Amino acid sequence: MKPAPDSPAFQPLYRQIKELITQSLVSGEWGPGDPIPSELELASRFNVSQGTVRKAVSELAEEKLLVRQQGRGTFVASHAQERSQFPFLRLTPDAGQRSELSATLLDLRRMRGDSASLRLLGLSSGSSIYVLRRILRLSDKPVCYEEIRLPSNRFHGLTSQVVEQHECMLYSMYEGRFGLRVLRAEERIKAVAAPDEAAVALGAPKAMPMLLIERVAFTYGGEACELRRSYNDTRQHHYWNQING
Amino acid sequence: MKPAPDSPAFQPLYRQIKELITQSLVSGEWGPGDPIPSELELASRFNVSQGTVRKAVSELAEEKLLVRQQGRGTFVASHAQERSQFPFLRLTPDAGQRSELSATLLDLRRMRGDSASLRLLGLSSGSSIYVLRRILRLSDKPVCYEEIRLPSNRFHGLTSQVVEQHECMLYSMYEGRFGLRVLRAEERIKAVAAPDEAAVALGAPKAMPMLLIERVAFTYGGEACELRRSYNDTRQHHYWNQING
DNA sequence: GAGTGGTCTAGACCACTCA
DNA sequence: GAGTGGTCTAGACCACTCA
Repeated sequence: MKPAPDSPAFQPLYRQIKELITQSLVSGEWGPGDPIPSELELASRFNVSQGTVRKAVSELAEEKLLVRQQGRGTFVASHAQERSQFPFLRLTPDAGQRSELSATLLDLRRMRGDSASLRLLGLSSGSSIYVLRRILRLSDKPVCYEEIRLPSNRFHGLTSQVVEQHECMLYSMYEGRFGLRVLRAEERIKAVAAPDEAAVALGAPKAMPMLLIERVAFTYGGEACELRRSYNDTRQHHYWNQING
Repeated sequence: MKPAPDSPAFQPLYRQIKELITQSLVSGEWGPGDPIPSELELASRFNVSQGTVRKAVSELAEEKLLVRQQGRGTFVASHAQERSQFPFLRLTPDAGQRSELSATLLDLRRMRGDSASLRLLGLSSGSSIYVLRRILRLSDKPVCYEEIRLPSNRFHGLTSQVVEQHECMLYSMYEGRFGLRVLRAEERIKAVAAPDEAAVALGAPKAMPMLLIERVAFTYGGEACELRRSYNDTRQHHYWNQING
């Protein structure tokens, strides 16, 4: 394989290799947690030097699709093996460490999607979605009331049992049972007067200021795979964020 | 220069080079916007191969301390040249693009720092700080009331004139006038009932839910150089965030 | 056309893992 | 000790910038 600098959509070799590796990830040739072939194997398979494979793999490792381990090999990233286990959970106690996290499922329904949700999820009108509502507790304190919308075509046969088994490891569940790894999320955050539903669920005063977080989560290929709207009690907790210039 | 694999604090060569380059940045040998020597020059200066310099420079470019431009050279990053000009301003209109941003300085005082601020800024007790309050407007709509605390030892001779000159480009001002580049910030976000001061300043109803953002900004070497507490009206705006798993 | 960063190769040696 | 990823070199050729 050689670069073709004159072609209109010229990509350097290592990007082309990266794309080929990504395809194998998407197709499931290697599943989450599996080792991928060694750099030398990939180099001979794609007929390029080890250095070029390294560059492709390095970018995928930076994007956290792959995980390298010196002496052992390179593995498909998985929520199960993550160290900082909840990169998507930003709610933190004002004082002290984040402690036991638990979740209670309120209900799970399958219904025809509203147009806004379908648009965000990239579904055609009339498609059905799963809607689930739950409460999150930190150290037994209810702090978050949320409603989650999932495209039913990607979550065939989702049941409350499955959700309850995984409690507060939903993204591991998406990955393990449905092969959907959440890579990235965008959030819009506001301060609002709590709707009655949320205030009651969290045992908070009526219309108390709460943090409203609307999230769209994305999987491989930038496809939206989850919508989430949560109301958060920030009297003794805060949303933590880091900005890199 | 050769690696010393047996030494207790072994660092690969390219990390050592990276450290040397960082030192030149901190010392101001090359200022924001300046070009640094070419890779080949650095390679011969440090007596290593171009590849090793590249790896050091690449990491610094990823961390956004340097900016590479093919064919031109490598430059010290600067807030002035940034494309996405306000990476630290996350407040965005719910509908439409972010439009004209303006700021009004309410007052600027120099005072003895309270103990909490001094601790966060890493100052000894009794040190003095600047405190400035201002209002930010998006499309002429007042949306943010904030109080900023700066260590006076790093901001010698700060005046309201200087602040007003730079309006909503404070971080460019820190960099241009005081050689302090903001690299990173940590924020804690809550929903609170607006204090009277903020409600009045933004023309909002008393005790309306507002987004409270407490920020600590960091410069080279992970040193805190600014504290900021802002109250944000999120009736028609939201705080935008992206999370990478 | 001289100089810059960007890509790619081939090969050496290293630290680490695991049987 | 065989196999992995990690570092480092030297050298080639490329695309891009600027005078």
